[in-house]
Amino acid sequence: MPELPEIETIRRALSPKIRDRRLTGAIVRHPTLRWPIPENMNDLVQGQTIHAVRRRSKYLLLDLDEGTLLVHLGMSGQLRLIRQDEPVGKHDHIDLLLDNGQALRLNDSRRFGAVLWAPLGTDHIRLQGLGPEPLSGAFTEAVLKKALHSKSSPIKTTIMDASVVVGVGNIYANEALFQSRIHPRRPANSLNDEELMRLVVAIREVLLAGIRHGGSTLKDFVHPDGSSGNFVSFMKVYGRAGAPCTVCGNPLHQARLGGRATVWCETCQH
DNA sequence: CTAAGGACCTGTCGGC
DNA sequence: TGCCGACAGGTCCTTA
Repeated sequence: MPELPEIETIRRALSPKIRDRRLTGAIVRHPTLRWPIPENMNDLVQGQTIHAVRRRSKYLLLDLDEGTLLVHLGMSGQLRLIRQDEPVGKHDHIDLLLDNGQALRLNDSRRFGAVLWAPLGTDHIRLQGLGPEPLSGAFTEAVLKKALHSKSSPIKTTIMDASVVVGVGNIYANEALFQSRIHPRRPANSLNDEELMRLVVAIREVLLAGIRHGGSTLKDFVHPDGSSGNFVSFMKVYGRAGAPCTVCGNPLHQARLGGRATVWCETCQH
């Protein structure tokens, strides 16, 4: 489900509501997510204050007194801020209990998500080796050029590689390539400087548009308060195979690239 | 080393 | 209505 804009949307909604709150414990109902939730999660978080809610790549990071809690939503994860006495539903795997009677509840049907712990002063292994944040000054055409120069795989699979740039999932990869008029099958190291520049700008713009519209609600993305985003109505190619290109009117093509649905305009993208 | 493919897991949808 | 395969927004790991 969630790509960078969805996680960022959740972070912004959650931060003012849980920052400076104290955690009173955790209820783990189903510890076997992508990686096991640490068994002592309740003891681990008990009594610690949430000092900041950050994001790195698609991880939501809760900075506590003694370390950082990492939350990843995988494909189908939902994080809801609810009352602790709210009835427990199917796939409600963990509650982080707050000192005001609320809980941060993770629901994840496919269990590709994760809840991990990094003690203060350590960098969790899952956060090591990540590429630049696309919305930061660290993501430039020079940096991208360097990352791509030895890669002959298709540009689409390459920009979805978190060691090149983080946060670009399947929807936004399709949209960014359409906006920059670059064909998804182009070998990554065949892009010239002007195309690299267009791609950097396009990645930034589609992600910012996603954030501006509250993320994309395709199936199961919901905000922590249960409301949904509406970026989906702004998508130009994803989910529109066979429909007319918004620029030239020719039908959009679809194929699988690296196992993922890829949609593009054969006329506009080269 | 790179690139491609399978694996993880559940839910939903379309076809028969 | 039921069954079956394909597919779903993410990553990691193995294989070639």
